[in-house]
Amino acid sequence: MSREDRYADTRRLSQLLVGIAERAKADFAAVVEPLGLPVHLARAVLLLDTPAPMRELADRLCCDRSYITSLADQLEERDLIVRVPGEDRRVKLLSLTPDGIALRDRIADTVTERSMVQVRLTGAQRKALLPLLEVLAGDPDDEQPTERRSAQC
Amino acid sequence: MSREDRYADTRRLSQLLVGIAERAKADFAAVVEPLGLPVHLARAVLLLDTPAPMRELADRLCCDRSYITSLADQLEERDLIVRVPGEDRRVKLLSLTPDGIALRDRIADTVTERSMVQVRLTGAQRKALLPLLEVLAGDPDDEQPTERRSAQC
DNA sequence: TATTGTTATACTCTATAACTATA
DNA sequence: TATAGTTATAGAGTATAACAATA
Repeated sequence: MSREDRYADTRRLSQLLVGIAERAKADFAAVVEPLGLPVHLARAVLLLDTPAPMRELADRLCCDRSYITSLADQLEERDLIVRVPGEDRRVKLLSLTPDGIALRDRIADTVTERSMVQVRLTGAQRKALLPLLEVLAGDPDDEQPTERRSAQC
Repeated sequence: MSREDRYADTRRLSQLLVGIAERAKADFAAVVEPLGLPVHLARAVLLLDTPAPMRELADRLCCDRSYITSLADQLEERDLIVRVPGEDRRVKLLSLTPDGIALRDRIADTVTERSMVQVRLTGAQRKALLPLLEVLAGDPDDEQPTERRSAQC
């Protein structure tokens, strides 16, 4: 197989991958919007499986601490979280309220139910896909050490 | 297999998919940034394989016509495109200059060479992945007719 | 001194609305 | 009347810098 042919395959696969991910993002937004929740708030809610310091959320969402402050304000206004003081008194933990937990569960269930992975693929196909995606995602611990990428941002 | 187990599989696959796509986007940005080209300009350049009306570019990039005007201005400033009048005198075609063509080829080659699909997967793995992604992406023409989604925006 | 969260502010990307010229 | 592109303007999302409290 020529270099050009391999390249064409790679391009096709890359396009599919990006298209699928964009579609997944749009589907997520479509689930979450009728609940009156902007996408970035919904993502934060899903991450708060367990109460987490704001700093940690910033790391996981790959954004600035100051932005987390504004997310937290918005989530608090909607009574989805409360700020609870951490042991280290500089730290505040974001903790889901009962309303927040209910909403998180609802979002997680709905997103999963409607996921293309769930809807379009058979069990066998899911099973075949998993190892391929794992190779593609790469073992996060065996990257070529490019000195950047200490955190995934 | 229980519903919960299927859900767990689906979530894992979805996370991998999204993670891979985000990584691909970051890699694209990393290729393009040293060339002094913002990501959205680079995407436009790649789409201009053949001269295209601004309206068509708006459709393909899923954005407003006014935004294309500003992209075109920036590309013209960098001597990567020219606006050429269309047959219908309302229309302007965006056409790559020789510099633009050279840059487009360079971007396309570099992105492909460094693509995770190219680097991490064997030929056999790429071959196995293709049909799965095609199912997942879905035949664009056999969606459940949700009346929206006439164009993919 | 370094770190957590906050505030005020500014920037980037993108859309909306009103406009011109053509059809 | 409807469409292509343009202009001016506004909004959403996010970052930067300076700051207070705590370590």
